[in-house]
Amino acid sequence: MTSEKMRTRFAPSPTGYLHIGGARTALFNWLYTRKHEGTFILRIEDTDQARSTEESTKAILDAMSWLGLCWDEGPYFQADRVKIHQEMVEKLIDEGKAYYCTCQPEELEAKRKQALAQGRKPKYDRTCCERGLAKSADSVVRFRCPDVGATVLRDLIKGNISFNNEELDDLIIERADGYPTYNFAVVVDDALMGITHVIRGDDHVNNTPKQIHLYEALGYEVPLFGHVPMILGADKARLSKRHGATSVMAYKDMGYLPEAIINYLVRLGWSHGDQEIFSMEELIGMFSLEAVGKSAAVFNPDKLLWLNQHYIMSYEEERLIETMLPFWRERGFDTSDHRFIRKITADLRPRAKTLVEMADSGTFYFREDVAYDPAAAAQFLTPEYAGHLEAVRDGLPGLADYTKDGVEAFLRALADQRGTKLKWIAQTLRVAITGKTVSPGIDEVMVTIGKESALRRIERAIAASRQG
RNA sequence: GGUCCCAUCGUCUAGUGGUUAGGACGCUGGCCUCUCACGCCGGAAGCCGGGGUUCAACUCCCCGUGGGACUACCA
Repeated sequence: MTSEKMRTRFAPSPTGYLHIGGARTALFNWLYTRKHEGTFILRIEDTDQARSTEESTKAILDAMSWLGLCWDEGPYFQADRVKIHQEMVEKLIDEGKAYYCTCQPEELEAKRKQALAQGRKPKYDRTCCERGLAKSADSVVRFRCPDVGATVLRDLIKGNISFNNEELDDLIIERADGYPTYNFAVVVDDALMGITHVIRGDDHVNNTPKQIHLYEALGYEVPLFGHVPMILGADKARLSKRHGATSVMAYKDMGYLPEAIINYLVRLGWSHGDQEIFSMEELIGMFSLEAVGKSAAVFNPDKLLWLNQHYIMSYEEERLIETMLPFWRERGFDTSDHRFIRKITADLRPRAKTLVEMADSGTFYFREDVAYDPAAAAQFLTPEYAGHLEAVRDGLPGLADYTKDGVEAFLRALADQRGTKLKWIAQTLRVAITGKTVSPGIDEVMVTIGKESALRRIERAIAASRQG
């Protein structure tokens, strides 16, 4: 087992977008496989014909790609493999390891309720087990699951887990419509695709003993399992829509960087001493299932935000500019002047937690007729401060060194000259130029927009100030 | 109900019998400062409870309690 090449898989069902929890499972699979130079397979589990959609498949693929979780094989579609599944079902029937069952869902449900009410186990009573039924229109196939002894799952993350086989059920492996059920299809496909390590959410732990029996009944080698803990919402309930965005692509739209998502997700359940920031390369080198914790983790949006801010600040410049373009464009701004965009990005990036925040806070760069924030205007665009603006207007044209340092020196000198502090002139200018009391350093802003634009904005603000 | 899993600051976690229980997010006091953010310095905040085992338990065992998962012709 150790000498042969590792093969892993991520097997989402296309019944919705790729959510945070699935993304982490995929990430752990991916990292583990990269680290051990194995093969990572993507398989779409679409045997539920009623709920699976092509849009979902596409959405999942897009999200995987955006996160950089490339797959080496696939995507395979489980629904394309039903013939194989059916052959395997027949094989089990021929060998007496499975049987046809004609119990109707309604009666099964009634028995289940009754058993529960009487405090008994709601497991199938094997009504059809020895009847030797043949295939019929509404028959399903059940696996004759061992009901004595115990099954031990040697989990790579959780350790050894033992199950009494009497707890197990004669599960349905083929539905009336001829499609295999999850527990059967997953075993057949994992076995036939040569999966050596099954890394998945721990909501599958209780399915695993049944699957182990299926592997054995089919004559397959049982793979290694690693069950990763769930991700919970703030109320400790399984993460869902009501906890906010759970779709990976929703985070893209909200201005998050894939590196931040990856970094956040990997630290949810996995750790490497005190280290918080990891590059993909580091992760591939350091990742191990042994270091994955056993307990569920609560999703913390604030920490994700912090990481996003970190990656915005440390991103390679051109890459950040490129990533920002859609956000500017969707706001209708002209991004053709690359030098201008680059300066704006440099001004804004140290103070944005998301790309959306960056775009929203930088609208003033693109329009000179900024809307004045009422409170800001009330305080600074007044006759009292208009003198500062007029002094800047009068002095600025003669300023030869129109750079950040040059402008700052100019403003400081002006403050001295006028017997005031720089902060009063700077804040007045900030409101005049950006319309707000919060912005990047006013010297940086003035350099970025250029002297002419700055003068026009100041002139406009003076007019507003003199009006009262 | 049954089965299985889990349990260190609010949250993510380090810790593997002897530590002043460490880090991070968030919160918070201060510094820096043209605003904001960054950065720097400091603070509050934790071993679920009870029994054992041991010279010594956050750490090992048992029992509670709490949380989660599964118990489908979903995956």
